[in-house]
Amino acid sequence: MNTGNREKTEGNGRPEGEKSHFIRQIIEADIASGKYSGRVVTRFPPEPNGYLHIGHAKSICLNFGLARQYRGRCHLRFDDTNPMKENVEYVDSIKEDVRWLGFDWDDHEYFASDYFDRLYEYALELIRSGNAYVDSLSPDQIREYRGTLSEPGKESPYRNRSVEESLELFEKMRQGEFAEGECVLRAKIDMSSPNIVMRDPTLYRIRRMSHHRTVDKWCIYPMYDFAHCLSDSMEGITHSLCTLEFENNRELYDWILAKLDVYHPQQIEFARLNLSNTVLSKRRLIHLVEGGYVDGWDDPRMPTISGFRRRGYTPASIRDFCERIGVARRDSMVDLALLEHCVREDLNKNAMRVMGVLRPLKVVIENYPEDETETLTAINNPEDQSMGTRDVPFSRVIYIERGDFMEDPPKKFFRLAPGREVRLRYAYFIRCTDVIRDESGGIVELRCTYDPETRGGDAPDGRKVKSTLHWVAASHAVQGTVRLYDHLFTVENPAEKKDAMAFLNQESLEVLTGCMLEPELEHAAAGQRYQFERLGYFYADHKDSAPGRPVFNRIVTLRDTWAKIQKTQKKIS
RNA sequence: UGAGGGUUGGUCUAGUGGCAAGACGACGGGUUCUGGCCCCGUUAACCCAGGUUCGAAUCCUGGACCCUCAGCCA
Repeated sequence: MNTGNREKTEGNGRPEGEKSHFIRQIIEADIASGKYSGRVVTRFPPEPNGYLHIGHAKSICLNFGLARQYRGRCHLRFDDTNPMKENVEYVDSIKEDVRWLGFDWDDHEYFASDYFDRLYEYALELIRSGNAYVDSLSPDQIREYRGTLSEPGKESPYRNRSVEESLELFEKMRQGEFAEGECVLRAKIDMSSPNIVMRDPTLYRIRRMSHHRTVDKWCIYPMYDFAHCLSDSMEGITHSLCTLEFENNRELYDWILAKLDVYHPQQIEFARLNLSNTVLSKRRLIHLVEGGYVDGWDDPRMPTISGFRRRGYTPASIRDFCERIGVARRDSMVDLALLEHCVREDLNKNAMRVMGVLRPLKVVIENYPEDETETLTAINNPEDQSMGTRDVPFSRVIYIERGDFMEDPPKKFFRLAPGREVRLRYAYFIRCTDVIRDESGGIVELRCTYDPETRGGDAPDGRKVKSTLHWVAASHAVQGTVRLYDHLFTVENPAEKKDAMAFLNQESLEVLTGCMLEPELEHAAAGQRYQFERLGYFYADHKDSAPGRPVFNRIVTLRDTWAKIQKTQKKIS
């Protein structure tokens, strides 16, 4: 009997942690009614014209997750109907991102461009049945004829061309006998429809441009509205999930499939993800990269999947996040703190603990023997005893965090101060006896004494200390680079600002060199994640880190109560 | 202004005529060799106005506000 978590249910037949939402309800109703004879087939249909971001992750988790949950399948389909914008390099990055997130499309990998022949046949059929015509109006004229939100449009003078003439013209379009913009194929629907999408929408346009897959076979390309519904239909998709901005297009989706009398999936719209303190529109993301505000698409500050991967986020934490935010139809702004919570929760359970001093302050333990080094035992993960222990060297000169010492400590500062005793984690109690300064008065070194009786971290006399510090023995320290990342923007919703870039966080990246790390980290494998105790979770950067020369990205800080106290103290004073 | 959607604590999401629930956050406390984790507690919401009903977040009517659409983009 499997009593694993995934098998537990809450009485609705749904595994725990997968909450009810309107799309699941629709699917369950469809399964119950036998609407698609119980099949569930979804698809993730990216346009290969850019990198995937966390908003796409929501859609990926939804589509692939639903297929997994209801034992259906999910297709990966590249919506490559516009050769002006699309490129193979994006196809590869998209596949890599979907796989990294933990999803598999088996052999269900499709390209809208693979359907160009059949799509062309469907277009012919629409012309023959009097439901489409070739229009010779210019792009500007088409816009004028379309009308406005409150006024109906006018019919094109070419609208009532004979079927034969349209057929002939469409064939000539395909043959390349027209220049771009000279004519288009339009659906013949209703120029006075209150839904502007239905005012004779363009189905095919001319693009004298080579396509990343069909190369020069075509010079006419189908529009999204035409290609998408028919691709869904041909693949036997049952539930075609898309974002709210396609709501107005659903009427056209249904119209095309009805006129062609083909298998008819249902389009269901949900709200796209908005995440606080960042931007998710393709335009703004491109601006960040091309304007040099970040270091590329996979800059760890970017909300792209590759950015999160580079930062050190785990796929599981992103999947968990996508499940927790839910699926609904209202516009929303999810707090970045939720994503951070998800990755902390994952890493708390799974990441090995180590000690690393980011801003070192030298400490000499005056009563500790000059040339001695001893080995102490540290626990690798208190949340998972099976991860075992490791040896940590200790000697007379160590480094502690500069922020862990204050000469004139405020009320709630529990750490080291002159005359005060603290614990060095897994080592000894030390007491600060002296502060050494340089000419300009800066603190360069601390003198301390240790209590040999406290080896391992406990005092036999039962006395307590208020605080435990992390530390690294100078004699064995490994030097490394650590990059501290913070929110990309200082405001919750930069996209609503007229000048979003003015709200870029100037401190979103701080590079620290000369960090002192425990020897364990000298050969930290690239791609490894650690908790630096008391600081946060860190990732050995898979591009820049090398054996003996580690480079870490801070994934997220630990929750920091002291930082909060400092913040409120600053506000008061 | 035409059409299509939407509105539940600070944030996200449940609730589909019968005690407004959960998560995140914030705040307070306990515990602790991580000011972490964990545990306990507090805070805090049905857009408004009418109506139907024994009873309305839910149904009806009216209103307010927000989002989407006038690409030969997706």
